[in-house]
Amino acid sequence: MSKQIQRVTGMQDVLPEDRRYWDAVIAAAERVAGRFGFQRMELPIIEAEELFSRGVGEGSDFFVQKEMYTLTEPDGSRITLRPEFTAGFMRAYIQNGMSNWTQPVKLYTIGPSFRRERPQAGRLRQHSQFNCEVLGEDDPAADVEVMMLAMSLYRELGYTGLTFQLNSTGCPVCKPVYIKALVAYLDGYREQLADIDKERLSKNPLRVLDSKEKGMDALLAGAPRIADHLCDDCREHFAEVRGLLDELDQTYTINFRLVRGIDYYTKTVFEVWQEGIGAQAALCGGGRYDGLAEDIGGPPTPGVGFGSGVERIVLGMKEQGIALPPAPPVPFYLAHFGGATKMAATQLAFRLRAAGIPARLAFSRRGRSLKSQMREADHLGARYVLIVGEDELTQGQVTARPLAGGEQTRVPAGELVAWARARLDE
RNA sequence: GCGGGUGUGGUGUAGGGGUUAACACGUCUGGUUGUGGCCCAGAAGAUCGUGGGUUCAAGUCCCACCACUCGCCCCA
Repeated sequence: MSKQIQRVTGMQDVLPEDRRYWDAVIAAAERVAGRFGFQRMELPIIEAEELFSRGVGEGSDFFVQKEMYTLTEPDGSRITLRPEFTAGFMRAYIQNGMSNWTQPVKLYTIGPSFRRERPQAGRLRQHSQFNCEVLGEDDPAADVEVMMLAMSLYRELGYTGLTFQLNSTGCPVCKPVYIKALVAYLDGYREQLADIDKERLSKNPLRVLDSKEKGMDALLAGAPRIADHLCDDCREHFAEVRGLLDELDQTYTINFRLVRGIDYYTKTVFEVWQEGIGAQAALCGGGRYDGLAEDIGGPPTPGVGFGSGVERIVLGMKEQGIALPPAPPVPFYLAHFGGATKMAATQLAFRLRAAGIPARLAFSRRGRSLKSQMREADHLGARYVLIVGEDELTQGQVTARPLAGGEQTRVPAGELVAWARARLDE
């Protein structure tokens, strides 16, 4: 037991039963993204460490060292398992000269990313994410498009009762001014702050806004709000985003405590929340990052997007009691008695498969009772058991027994494929 | 990195110092010659997370470690 090799901490096996949820999520994501005119692409799972360490800016070195999977190559270069997608998209946009394409470029991808943190509900070290980005566009309509894409996905999957959290995080012009005002306010209450919040106050003041310490709700209710400190450009942008959402009848909650600590985030930030999937209620998080391209050594390029974890969407679906379409049944099960009948059954199974018809063949080295084969077929949920016995063999036939009930019939072996195809869409 | 909870067949549990570790579900086989589900009978499957300690005796008590889990930190 103890010597068995076990799953690495924070990794997950997704068993077939659960994987069906993934199918549903991924299929819906592709449908919706396609409908919105986004194209799928693949990004490498490994990128240069600098892509992430530079991209996240200073003041965030802590998690860069502690929470990324980074390896050193023999030549000394350092490579990292991607902890997010946005930086990779921006890198790809720049490197592939996408700024010369018709703008904006609308892309999405689905795949794994990695973070070395203590696992908890809906937060594993490897998780899969659906990620959409609009690159090369600063129109607030792009922000809204991305938001509506996320909401459309959840609606399509059958979600109800989600709350849409919206805020603006300002830009390099107005954000620093706001931070000053916030710090000035919080300084006045320094003695009331928990140790952790005092630390945040000096390291990354915006984070105090989403403090979970008790008493903070009341204290922060009186704090200065970013919305009152936005520069003209950001204020107009935010107003247009809200106006478009109103126009679309998309309800939202302005959440002045919704923040992004990283510098390259500008203007729009949003999350979609759902109760009951653990401490992390966010189904997706996104926003605008007009400063990112320059951070990673590219020309100024606006962008907006969001990421949504597949595992968390699945958790949420279960939480909401969203049912999946039933698993596809095994339509045909080939039973036999060994020897020549096994040869014939094998032959028929492959003939069915070659014709695109799913068929399951009974296995056994020494021959098995029909009973046990029937039982297996039943457990598999097979619709028909096709019995190939001595009798059938000599007459060039197959016995077709419907498991759901009904008469058992004989089918000439030569007509089996046509017969099976006809049963398939009953 | 920090804190809480939990570790007994595949799954869910019982057993709280006394020797063959129990039950349910699941799996497999059989219930006459070639027919599933229900029922019946039987079988396989657990060194009780690991290591140490206390004791004549340890799933049972003690310690440590590990894993899982929930949360904190952090959140790209």
